Amino acid sequence: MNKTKNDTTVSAAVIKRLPRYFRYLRMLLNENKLRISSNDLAELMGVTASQIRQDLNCFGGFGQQGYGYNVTYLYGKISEILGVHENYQAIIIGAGRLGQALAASPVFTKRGVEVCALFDVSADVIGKEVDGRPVLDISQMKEFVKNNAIDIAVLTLPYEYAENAVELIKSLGIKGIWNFTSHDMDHIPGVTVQNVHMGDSLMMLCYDIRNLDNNNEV
Amino acid sequence: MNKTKNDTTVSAAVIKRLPRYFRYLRMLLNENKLRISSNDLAELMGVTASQIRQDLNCFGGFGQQGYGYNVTYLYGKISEILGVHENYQAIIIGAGRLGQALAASPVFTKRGVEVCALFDVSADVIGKEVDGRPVLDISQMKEFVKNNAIDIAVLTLPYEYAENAVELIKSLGIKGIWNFTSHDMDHIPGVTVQNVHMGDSLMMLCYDIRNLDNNNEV
DNA sequence: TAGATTGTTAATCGATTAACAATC
DNA sequence: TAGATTGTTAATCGATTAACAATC
Repeated sequence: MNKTKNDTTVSAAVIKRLPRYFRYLRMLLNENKLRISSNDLAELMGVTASQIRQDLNCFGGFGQQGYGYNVTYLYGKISEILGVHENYQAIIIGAGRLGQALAASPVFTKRGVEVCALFDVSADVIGKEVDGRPVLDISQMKEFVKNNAIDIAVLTLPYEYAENAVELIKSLGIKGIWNFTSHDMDHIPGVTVQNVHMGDSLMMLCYDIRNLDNNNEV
Repeated sequence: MNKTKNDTTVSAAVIKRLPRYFRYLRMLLNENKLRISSNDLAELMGVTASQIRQDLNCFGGFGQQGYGYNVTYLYGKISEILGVHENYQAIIIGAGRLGQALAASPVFTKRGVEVCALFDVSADVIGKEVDGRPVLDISQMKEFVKNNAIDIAVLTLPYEYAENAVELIKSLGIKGIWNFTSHDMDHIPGVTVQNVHMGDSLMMLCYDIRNLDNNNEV
């Protein structure tokens, strides 16, 4: 997996940095900056130019000696690597506040992912629309997924109910799970998972604040 | 910063893993498992026992030779390191869908952080309550923060409006920003920031799905 | 051409893992 | 005591940085 131009594996450390490059390149495009050197990009992002050149070279020679990088081209390449143009289709399982917030947020469209529908068990939300997407009964999910070639399931339901959802997801051939439940989901055969633990980020913030305090006290 | 028992710095790599230990230890407590060896915990978490022992030893000898780790004790220690018992007070700036979703989620209470209020500019939400917390007019923020010793500001507003909020935050002595806007906020003097980029996680999911595809095709 | 900046190799640094003595 | 398992040192591995030749 993760082949480069030379058919060697790209490390997870590099992959993890790609979305950040994607964001900064998009920003540059918005500012009509069409050319950038690894040095300038490094300063902008707070990393070393060496790292940027190394990272990009895992996938190919995207720059040009003496010139730097063409932002449009580079943005396109990184988008491609990250699958932005693959037009993945997603459903959201759990139409509570978080599920609805995600459905209405630009997080999907910005990355070329389309949210087709939300699913829930509660009569309170079934039949509603969220930002133009229908909220359907979970019992309709099987047929919906078959008819709509769904690639991604977003789990925004309490983790107690997630197990059933995962079984369904596996059986329907959905390829990726974006997991917002509070429990890690790893090693599901045939399905790739990204666990989002917002709480972890909050705890690191608390750690930093506490550390700030300690330093000030000393 | 980040001192150990020996007054040496703890690496960011270790700190980043602490919240995950916290989660797994809480899980063990819920299952009434009161004792665990580094080996068993390693298997549970999918890491090496060596790493666990090294990580924990950055902060002190939390285990006992021949016995392992007392889960209650270890959970308490890690909670302490992460500032769970510091009773930090938070406000949420931006009472849209995401702000409301966070206010109503257990992500704060599980980590001992209290959400005091939400702030917004829209008359549609000002005056409402979300899970018992008032939604106030942003113009009231200054006084509210002074009266309530707020430690953390959660930014769930469009990033175009975030700059003003950050100025206010700095001037009011708030120590930490939990940033959900789509732009990194770094190097704010006197304030520590955690940037949450959910989109980055979605992109890595897309990358993995695409890679899964490629492998299957070969 | 001369200047700039990449692509890439080599050197350094840090993080992870293995091993084992200490000790409960 | 014997067995188990930590705390900790030493060895390995990988990631980052520095340097520079290639080249636009």
